[in-house]
Amino acid sequence: MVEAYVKQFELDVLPVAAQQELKLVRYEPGDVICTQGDEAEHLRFLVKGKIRVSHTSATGKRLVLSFKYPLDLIGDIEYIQWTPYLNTVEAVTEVEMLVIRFEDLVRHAHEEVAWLHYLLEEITRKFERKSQSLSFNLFYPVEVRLASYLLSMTPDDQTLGSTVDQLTDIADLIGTSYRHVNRTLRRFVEAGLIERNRRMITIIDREGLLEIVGESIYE
Amino acid sequence: MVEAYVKQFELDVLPVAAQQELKLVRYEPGDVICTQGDEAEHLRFLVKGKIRVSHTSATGKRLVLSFKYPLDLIGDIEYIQWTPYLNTVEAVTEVEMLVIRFEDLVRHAHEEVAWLHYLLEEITRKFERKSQSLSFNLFYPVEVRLASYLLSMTPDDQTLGSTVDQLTDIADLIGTSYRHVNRTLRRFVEAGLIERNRRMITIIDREGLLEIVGESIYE
DNA sequence: TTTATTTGAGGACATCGGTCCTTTTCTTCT
DNA sequence: AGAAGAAAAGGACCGATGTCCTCAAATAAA
Repeated sequence: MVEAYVKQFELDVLPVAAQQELKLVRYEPGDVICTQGDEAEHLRFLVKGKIRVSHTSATGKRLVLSFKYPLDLIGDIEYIQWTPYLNTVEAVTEVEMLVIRFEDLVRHAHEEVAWLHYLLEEITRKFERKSQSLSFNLFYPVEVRLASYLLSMTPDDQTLGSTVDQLTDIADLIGTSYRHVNRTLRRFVEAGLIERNRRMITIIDREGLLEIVGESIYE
Repeated sequence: MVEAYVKQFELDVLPVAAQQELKLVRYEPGDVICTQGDEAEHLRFLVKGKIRVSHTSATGKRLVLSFKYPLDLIGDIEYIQWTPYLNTVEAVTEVEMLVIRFEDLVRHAHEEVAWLHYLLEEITRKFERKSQSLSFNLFYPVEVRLASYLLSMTPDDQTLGSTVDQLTDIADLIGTSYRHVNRTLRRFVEAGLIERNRRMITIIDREGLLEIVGESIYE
């Protein structure tokens, strides 16, 4: 199982000795994978499922930083800096991760140029995406952020869930309140861009949504 | 000159061959050091002076990401990813930088474990600070951000400049408008926290400002 | 000194978006 | 079915903040 994933995601940048330390761990929806503030001891490779990364401020406000899919690293920053977890990570769907202890990583991969390059690339990629998504929240109003979110989350099917919990996640992700997400969705309905029933949101006018996103880009 | 800086900032993580390629470059206040969107070809070490890093969105809104002081790297992300500059960097004061071409870096340092570790640490450090400052803007209102800024910019002396340009910089940094910075400063004056004349802001009640900032610490 | 020009402060107004709370709708239990 | 409870939506209100614009102050020019 581990080997299959290693092959699938080209994790052979890890020296073989380190590969042998990888353990496959499974999580159920809702499981907390790691907790902000806890001491970090493992590097994890997300190889299956969907996770939510969030951060809670000193005043208790939660910001959902991102949803992530394979392949993604958790604990890489903490590995380099040897600091406590910056964020809390939870399983959204059933999740599988390859896990390796920092100690083993140091022992087997500390001097591995290929591995270091891999880390550098992953971290800078993360860096770019993060700063982009955070500044997106500063640059554009909720309407645009939400439209953008809807589009990005429905590449194939045209629907997505809309329970309170899910809408609250979206709200925390785009940096606003549940109330305001609801209000904005309502406007989208009135504008004929989406349809809603009690449990689903259905996109019916992608072009229209694109226009909302695009308008403010070129304005 | 170059050697002195290399020594001062412990840049000997760079292999000697690479060190010899370093050139010292000087900039005057206002000079543009690199421009968002331009192809990146050099890694720069800020060794003297103060620079401003800013990003302009598609709609033309500017966000000042940070002010930086020695030692700091410019072009590190771009070096790893070989992508155009993400941000525009300008000299605020007189500035000196050590500059090396990416090509030379690849040639002399690509396999250097010490150098790669150094890069990893610098980039993760950057990562942390950036995501902290960006989420700070999302978590707290302008009042808090501005108070925090005032405190962090006046560790020694109790004054700072307040020309329109400077206040606009602050506004772009904390993610608001010049108008609102002005309004908020006015409230601070009314609350007896600061004093203003046409060109300077003077802190007169650090404790009071600290109270506004509360638990949220900036930088 | 007077006038023109630049620079900065602040008023007016509109909108965005947050909080609180009520109403509506759906679900579940008896 | 009817009642009770849970989940979701939406109304009311208000503070935060952006935009536009005017007026005052300072500076430069004549």
